[in-house]
Amino acid sequence: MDAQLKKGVLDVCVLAAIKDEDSYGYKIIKDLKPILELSESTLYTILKRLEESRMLVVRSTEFEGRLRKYYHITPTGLQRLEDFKNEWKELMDIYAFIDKEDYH
Amino acid sequence: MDAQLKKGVLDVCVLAAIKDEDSYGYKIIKDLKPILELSESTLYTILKRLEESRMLVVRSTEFEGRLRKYYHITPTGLQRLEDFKNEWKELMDIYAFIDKEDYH
DNA sequence: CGGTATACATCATATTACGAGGTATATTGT
DNA sequence: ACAATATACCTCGTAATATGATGTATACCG
Repeated sequence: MDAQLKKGVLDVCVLAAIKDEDSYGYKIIKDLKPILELSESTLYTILKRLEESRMLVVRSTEFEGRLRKYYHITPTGLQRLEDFKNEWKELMDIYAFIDKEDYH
Repeated sequence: MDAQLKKGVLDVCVLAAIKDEDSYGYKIIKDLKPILELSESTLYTILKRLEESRMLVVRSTEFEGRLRKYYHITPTGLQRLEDFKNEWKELMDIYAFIDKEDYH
């Protein structure tokens, strides 16, 4: 998939991945794999950004000797998901423009 | 509209804007305005990039004393539009993931 | 004659995705 | 016992990109 197109949905995908249930980095990547490939370096960058913008909060735990950081979505993050759905409508209009056939 | 989301469609929008009929910078901006706002600096950057990647070719003309550069889409550019339609299908799957409601 | 529209262009900056590399433990295969 | 793989985190440098600010020049309208 085109890199640029991907960028617009990456943040939101990560939020969607933790929306129903808290999750952690490694799991998020695996959960998203079927629909969207993203590297670890990309994910951790995104997670940090989402934390800074208060879309999620972090809770560090220890699980079987390894560190595990659980991410939990905030109301701000949920709002971001809602906003995205509206942006999606605009995007549909743009697509209609791109896709429109000329009947000449 | 979210900047990131926009990025993925900018190039394709410009290609779509010249698909049926050759056009020039100033006109492209006005034509796209109803569906997508973009500044001149952004457009000229995009046009240059699209030219470098052979998606379009340029023909400079003089129109009423002013320089006017007409952009014409190439087969490569048309192919890019086709590829985008396939990418759009992937994007629809991603949206389905983001939008999915949890019935608990 | 001043403002607005037309029409091009460049530069600096901020944001971003990602590969490459690093650390450390647990599990599985041979 | 040892190697490989999976799990799980992190940082740094780089390349690509959108955009505001700025500049140049002509045409038209009041």
